Order: sequence, then structure tokens, then C-alpha cells
Amino acid sequence: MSDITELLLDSAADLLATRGFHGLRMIEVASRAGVSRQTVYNEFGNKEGLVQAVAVHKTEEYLTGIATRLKEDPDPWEAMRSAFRFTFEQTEKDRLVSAVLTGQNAEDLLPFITIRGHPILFHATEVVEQHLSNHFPGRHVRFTAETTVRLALSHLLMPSGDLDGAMDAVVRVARVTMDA
Amino acid sequence: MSDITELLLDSAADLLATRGFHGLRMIEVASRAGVSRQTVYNEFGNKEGLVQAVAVHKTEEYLTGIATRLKEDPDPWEAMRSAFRFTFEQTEKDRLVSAVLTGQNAEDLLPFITIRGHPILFHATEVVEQHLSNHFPGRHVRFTAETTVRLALSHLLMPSGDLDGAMDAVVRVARVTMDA
DNA sequence: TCTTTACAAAACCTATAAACATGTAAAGGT
DNA sequence: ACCTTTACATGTTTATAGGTTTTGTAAAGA
Repeated sequence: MSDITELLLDSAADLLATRGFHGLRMIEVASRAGVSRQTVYNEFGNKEGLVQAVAVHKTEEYLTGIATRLKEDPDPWEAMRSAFRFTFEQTEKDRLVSAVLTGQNAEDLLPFITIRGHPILFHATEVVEQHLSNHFPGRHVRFTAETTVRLALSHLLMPSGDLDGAMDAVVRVARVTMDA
Repeated sequence: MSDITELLLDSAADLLATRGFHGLRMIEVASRAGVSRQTVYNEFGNKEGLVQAVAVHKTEEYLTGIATRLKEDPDPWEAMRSAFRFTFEQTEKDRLVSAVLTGQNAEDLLPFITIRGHPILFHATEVVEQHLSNHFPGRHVRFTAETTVRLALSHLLMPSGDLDGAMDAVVRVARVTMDA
């Protein structure tokens, strides 16, 4: 990916987060990245293409962020805790990220951040599944993975206010469904 | 609750479901119930009061619906399955119910159907908690209750398309967290 | 207790024109 | 090749001003 492309994606992500899809101006994206409006069109075709690209880019960014944290800790449950904390903190920090991950508060963004109606974070199920498979080879891990992601998503959308408690709850369910 | 009050709530619920908060006309609510517009104001003060009352009414209706199904089956897990099916079917049937229960697709309704930001269905946690307490006296049931409701809500908001599978998943997690 | 009538204030259409943004194209510069 | 500038048709917002509808309140009457 070229430097300019990346710059454009970052500018667009910023503006998208503060102004939303409707308030996003192609010329503003261009000038922030120091290029002409035409260049944006050359790169992404049109506004939809640009926003779509931002969504894909952000999604990749967070899925790899989660995958990285899952790999970092040798203990599978501590790794999950860490990945969940990462997701939670990113979601709190950035309204756009929140929209991309969960599909909530997306308003006009929604067409871009769901695939077959499911928010993109559900791709995280595959990441978690892979993680569990690595630690428990030969076991059925799909159910635990999906349950964990659904539960984590629930805590993202409707926080109890107690982050540690939420992480404990998710990990506890993960352990207990693996033991069963 | 007087007959007229109930009639007004039903009329308002109907109209709210089809026209939304914005399209709801006080005079239409009145004429459907066969009373004057003024009577509606006497009863509920203003439009907000009316809609608030509808939300509370619908909530009670569904919480008692859930409680009833939980009591009907002697097997605690079959009872949960039945209560979940009830909730799922009602949510599919009625857009307004869906909004009241989950807080999704609520648009201008949202201020009325959440309490401290949480959709009213979270009151169901208390109902489920009571249910589990009855079947497992002396045990800690709060965690299972909350987990179950969060998971069920997740399946309501993001259905996998497989209702039976969803019910199985919820009940399975409930059992396994009680066994632990 | 409910209805009718009346009314001010607010919210809502509707039509109009001006300003702005999008998307496409062509010519020119590095 | 890649980006910029300029230009233009098309579609969308925005602002304005009017007329209408709806809300919310009040008072008198069945």
C-alpha cells in the first residue's frame, strides 16, 4: 500500500469519526492528506469506496491487534483477557472504531461495516477459534469461541461499568465451556 | 387501571408500531379509543408521558410472559428454553416490542425504553435469577442469570438464523455455569 | 369525568433560489 | 506514470418565507 493511500485512509478515518459519513467532504480528506481531490477519486473511485476501504482497513487493524495479544501470553486465559481489554479500550477511545467493531451508533455507516448483517467483529470468532485450537488441539472449540465473542460484544455494547468484572465473566465462561 | 386507560395504551402501542413516535398523533390515539383528545392529556399529561406509559406497559407484559413460561415447566432448562422462544417470537412479530425489549431500531423511541442506558430487557435478569434460585436454593445464580440474558440478547440482536441452535447454546451455557 | 370549543406556541410541510458537493473529463506539469 | 488544475453537469444541502398542522392548556358545558 502506497504512502498516500495510507495517509488518505487515516485522514478519512479521522474525519469520519468526527463528522460522520454525511459530513465527510472529499475535498477535506484530500487537503488533509495534502493531495488534490481528484487523487482521492483516482484511488478509491467514489465516496462509498473510500469509506468501505476505511472500514476494511480499521477492521484489519483491530483483528490483527486482537490476534497479536492472543499470541503474546502463554496462558490461554490471560491471553483472552488481554485481547478483550485491548478491544474494550479501543472501543472506548474511538467512536468510529466502535461503529466498525459493533455496528452500533453507526447511523449512515452501517451499510459499510456489516457483512450479511453481522458486524465485522464477528470475524473475531475465527481468530478466537484459532487461538483455542492452538492451546487445545483436537478439542471442539467453536462453541466456546462464538459464546465468548457474543458475551464480549454484549459487554462492549452494554457495559456494566466494571471492566475487570466483565473480563472475568467472559474468561470464566470460556473456561467452563471448555471444561464441559 | 381503568378500561379507558388500557384502551388508550393499546391504541397508542398500535400506532407507535406502525407510525413511530414522530408519526403518532394524539387525536388519532384518542379517536381509536373512542374518547376525546383532551382525555388523553388528562390521563398521560403529554405525548412523552403517553409513550413512556406504553413502554412500561409493554415491558411488564413481556416480563410477566417470560416469568409465566419459566414457571410452567418443571424442568428448569426446558423452562428457560420456552421463555427464550417466547421472547424470540415476540421480538420477531412486533417491531415495537423489539424496540422496547432490545433498544434496537428504536430511532426516536430510544429515550423512552432505556433505564440508565440499559434496555429494559435487562430487567429479565432478575426474573431469571429468581427462577434459578427456586430450582437451586442456596446456590449462587446471579452470574448464570446475567450471562444467560446477555447471551440471549445477543442472539436476538444478531440471529444466526438457527433458532433451535441459539436456544441450545443459551441453555448449554446456563447449565455449565451452574455446574461449575 | 369526559366533551366541546377556543387559542397561543411550537413543530411541520412546501416551494423557491442560492450555495455546495459529487462525480467525470480533459489538458497540463513534474 | 502520477498528480494537479480547471471545468462542468448533476444531485444534494441550506436558507427563507409562507401556510398548515399539532401540541399543550384552559374554560365552559353535558
